[in-house]
Amino acid sequence: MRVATWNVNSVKQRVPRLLPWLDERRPDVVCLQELKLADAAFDDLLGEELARRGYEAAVHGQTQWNGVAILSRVGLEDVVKGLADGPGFPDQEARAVAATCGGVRVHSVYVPNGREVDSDHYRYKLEWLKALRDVVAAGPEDVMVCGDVNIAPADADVYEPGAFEGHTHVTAAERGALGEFHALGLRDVVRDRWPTERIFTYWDYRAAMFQQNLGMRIDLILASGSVAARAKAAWVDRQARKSAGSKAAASKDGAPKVAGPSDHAPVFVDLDEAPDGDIGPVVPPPSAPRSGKSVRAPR
DNA sequence: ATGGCAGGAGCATCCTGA
Repeated sequence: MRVATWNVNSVKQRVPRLLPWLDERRPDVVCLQELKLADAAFDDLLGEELARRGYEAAVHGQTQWNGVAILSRVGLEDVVKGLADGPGFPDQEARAVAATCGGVRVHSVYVPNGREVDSDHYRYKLEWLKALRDVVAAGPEDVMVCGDVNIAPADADVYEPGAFEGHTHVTAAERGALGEFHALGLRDVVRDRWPTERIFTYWDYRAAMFQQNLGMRIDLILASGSVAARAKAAWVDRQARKSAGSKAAASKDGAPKVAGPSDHAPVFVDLDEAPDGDIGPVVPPPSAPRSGKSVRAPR
């Protein structure tokens, strides 16, 4: 089962990239963030194209800002929009949606930005993370939290730690809130797979930050131990962050403007089948051991 | 310290992002 998460920064703007990306990468489950449109508009925009590709969609959108979704072609059950007892700013925003896909409880999340340290919005961010933690803690063991967490887990996850001193995304309180998910047993599957690599998932549009690889790793796939143990591969799809064509080609008279990228890249994890056949009817041969770990150990 | 770039609302420019 291939799971991806992508902050698309307006799904309306990203359609010319999203559909070819689905066809090329063929993820089974996709968590999207920053849809920036309402549920009905999402359905009008993509409903038919997604159905043609075999995806069901759980959408929790709103006009203008935020908005999250889960696309799945391995089942989409028990959809929950928003966070139970979650805080608002001042009203609840469309920042979380959950569904059970292929036997795994999947959460697509867009964590509040925080804006300025110790601001109202920063406190809202920390409260929101606590509410998400409580929802995950109360849920099933096989769980994934995927999305834009707006926290760089460690100094190695920002291009220049000194540039972020006193800013959000790197404070001890934010990292502590992220640590609560690890305390529940969740793993950061990309960092587990690449312990010492310099990996970013977000690059500011300005000042050619992507071309210089000056970014941050703030889009994460967190998975319970039971799910993380099935991870065969985990990576960032940098290709999706690249500009499509040369400036010369894009600026030709009358030529349609080439669709630009989101400022975030997608993150992927490939999971082996569940040992007990959660994602399909798997009947072991009579002599096969019924308990214990999968024979197909992750490489 | 500020701007750089991009998107949405909506029609001038402001808010948000991180």
